Amino acid sequence: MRRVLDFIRERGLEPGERLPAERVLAERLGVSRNALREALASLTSLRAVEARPNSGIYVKSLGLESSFETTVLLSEAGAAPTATEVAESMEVRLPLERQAISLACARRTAADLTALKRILDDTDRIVAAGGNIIDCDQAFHLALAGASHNSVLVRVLNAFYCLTLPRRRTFFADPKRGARSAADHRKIVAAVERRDARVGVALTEKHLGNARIYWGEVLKPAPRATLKRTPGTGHPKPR
Amino acid sequence: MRRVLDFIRERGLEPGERLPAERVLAERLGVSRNALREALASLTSLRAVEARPNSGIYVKSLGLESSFETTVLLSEAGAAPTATEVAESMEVRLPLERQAISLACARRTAADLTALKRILDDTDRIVAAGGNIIDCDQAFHLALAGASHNSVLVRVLNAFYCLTLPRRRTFFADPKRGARSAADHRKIVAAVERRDARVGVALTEKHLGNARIYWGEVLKPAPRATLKRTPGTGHPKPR
DNA sequence: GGGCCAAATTGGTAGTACCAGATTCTAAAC
DNA sequence: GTTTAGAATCTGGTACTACCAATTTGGCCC
Repeated sequence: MRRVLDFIRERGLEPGERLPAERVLAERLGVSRNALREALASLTSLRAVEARPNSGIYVKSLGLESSFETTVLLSEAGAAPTATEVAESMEVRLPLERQAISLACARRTAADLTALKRILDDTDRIVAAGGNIIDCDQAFHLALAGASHNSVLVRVLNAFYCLTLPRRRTFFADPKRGARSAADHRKIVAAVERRDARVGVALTEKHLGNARIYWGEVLKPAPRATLKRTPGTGHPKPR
Repeated sequence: MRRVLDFIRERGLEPGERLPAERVLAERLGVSRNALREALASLTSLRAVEARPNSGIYVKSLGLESSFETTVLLSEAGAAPTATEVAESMEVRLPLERQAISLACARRTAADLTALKRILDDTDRIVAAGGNIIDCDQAFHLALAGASHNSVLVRVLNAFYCLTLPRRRTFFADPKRGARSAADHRKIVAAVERRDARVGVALTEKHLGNARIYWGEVLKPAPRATLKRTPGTGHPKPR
């Protein structure tokens, strides 16, 4: 899966171009055709490539058409997101998190609240024991988004969470960070309990600001990448 | 791919449950193990299932953990999105589109503008000829989002666009609708040219409002589905 | 009852064969 | 020489078999 994307990148294949026939590509990558087809099935479902029977497999614009999940998968495979990707993700997450916390304040049920509080308690227990709170952190974000009672929002936000999950794991290896995060979470839950969207949004923005600072330290700043405008994709293409 | 999801639904498999061994499931679905594994590869990349070697394949929470792209794929496979999914998508799209148009007004280059205008001209040509502007419509949305110069934003918004693509195609079968849409697009481009984010956001909101009305007519209203809270997913689970 | 080894089961991989549709090349017919 | 019919080839899509490595399961022996 990743090897195919690397192949596309190395070859500098542009959107619309055809990649070698399955049999050829499989041999070149040193894998069986089965394994290659599984990778291509994944890439197809992510709109990274498009298979046309009796013709070939064509790459799509990774920066425009492919799913954001492509980046998430690469991240899980160990490919650290670039500074550009992090900065861009922040710009997308911010309005989404604002929407999520607002809806959560408006729609949260008693059950949502007890679930969130139980996670907070579990977190405290782990913090006290000096453990890694990553699992609690994940559960918290899922439950908080879930309080918005919008499953689409939950799933989109979860994608962003998964993007940074590998980093979070090492981040929370330091119990001190876990304690600070747990404190933030408590404040947010309190705002949701009071249905105070104003404070909730403010806390969320501050939380994202911290993440931005962290990433700024981890990554060397890179110039904003201009979207490569590839002819043939930004335009109607009868085929 | 879809058949596997149907199997999960029919069997009422809950998150965390194991589904039959590949060899068994393949036979039960009447497909080869290869085809099944390709479907599972797609579902894995969408976080709908999780394969644990020497153990089995486990379903994840479709409503919480799985990627939004799962719904997009089902839509492309002919499964119309439910009224709930449409309503929820709107709540997510709204802040994203606002962000996109704002960024586009701030960052659009001369090249962005000429590309957008060229698409507008192509659209007019097709409208005059009484054709279906769907391809131009798609190109427009991609180019407009692209003017934000945030590829993550482009890709996330594109997912929402793909979700409704099958419906748009039939929607634009009526040239009159194409003409109205083209007029809206011209206004939006004008706002982007003037870098007028206020008007741009207002036009976008109105545009989304129209879409909401359309979907309201197409779909019978359904009660908001409460997120099914499945034990074991909203909580840390050591494994 | 405890410990140990063999058999069965699991997902992961490889290799082969065939199909159906499309293209391309060839050679025969005019 | 041009045209045309047909064969060879190439494409993705599907199926089937076989094997690997790790885990689980089962029963046997002590």
